Amino acid sequence: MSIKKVHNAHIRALLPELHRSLIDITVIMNQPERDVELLAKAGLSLERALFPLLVLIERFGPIGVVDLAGRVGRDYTTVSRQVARLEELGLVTRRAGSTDKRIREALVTAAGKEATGALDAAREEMAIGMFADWERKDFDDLVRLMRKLVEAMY
Amino acid sequence: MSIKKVHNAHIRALLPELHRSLIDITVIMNQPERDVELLAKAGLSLERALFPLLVLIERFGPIGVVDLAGRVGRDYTTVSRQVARLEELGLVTRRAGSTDKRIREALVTAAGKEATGALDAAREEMAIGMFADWERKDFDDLVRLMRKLVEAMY
DNA sequence: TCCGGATATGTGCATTATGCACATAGGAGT
DNA sequence: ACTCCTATGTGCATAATGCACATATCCGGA
Repeated sequence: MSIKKVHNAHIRALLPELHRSLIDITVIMNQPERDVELLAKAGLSLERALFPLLVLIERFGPIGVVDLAGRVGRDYTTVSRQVARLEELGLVTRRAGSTDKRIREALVTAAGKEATGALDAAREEMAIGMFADWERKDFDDLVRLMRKLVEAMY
Repeated sequence: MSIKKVHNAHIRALLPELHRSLIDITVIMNQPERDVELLAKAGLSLERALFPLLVLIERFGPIGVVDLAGRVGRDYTTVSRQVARLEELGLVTRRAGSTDKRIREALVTAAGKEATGALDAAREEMAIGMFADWERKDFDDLVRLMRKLVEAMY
């Protein structure tokens, strides 16, 4: 079985479709309604702007302000204020960076973890339904190729 | 070759990784720096909030305000204002809906298409480099499975 | 056919979010 | 030690936002 590399023309031909899928995923991931609802059920009402930040801190934390700002596409001063707000709410805590004293790394507290945990549980339930009739190979390939794509994009 | 469906336990096991990839992609797609730079090169400076909207209108247009608002996770009144701004700038135009006179569908103008076209060209160049050493099968599977994923999520 | 409720859009207004200018403190290289 | 770069925070003015309200259209049931 020979290994065939993908040609430029082929990439060009399929890129619009791939890009559309990326946009679609961004749209879905940027929609807060369901997640806000789940948080409300847990007695948590989070300001619109703070929500994505909590998710990112849980995912990428411990993380400094400038790094985090780069990931949400906001000025770092805005993000600094937002993290401070999350800290007030007890959802994240901050500590000095391990190698650089200027850095104030944010990481989720137990309360923050609980909030994102509720979202995780809901996502899991949804995923079970969603992938129920997928072939195992397709699912595994999706996971593998998505990771490969992300690594190629960074 | 028997067709094996994916089991719940397997979905649960791989879901965190898949979710991480989804977050990573959202982060990358939400980063405006490179795109803003490209637009600037084309003599276009677009307000921060308007940019994602232009991309979505190009992708999903013709599209009404409420539908569009749902896709960006904003109040429809905000989006109505933003679309009005894009119209002032000549990047989109609006027309009455074909079946519903209440609807004001937005679609990109030639100027708007030109702007997004510059982004498309840059993306293409980047994609060629990115996928250069991918196997053709992997690339094709990625495109197919991403589309399949999006359809499952909607 | 008519009416009431639902839905699409737009405007005013107060609040929230944001980025820029500036400041302080720490890091790294010469 | 000095200089330049980088991380974070604060003040302030501006931009973006959502809610309350209004008008117009659509649709289903009586």
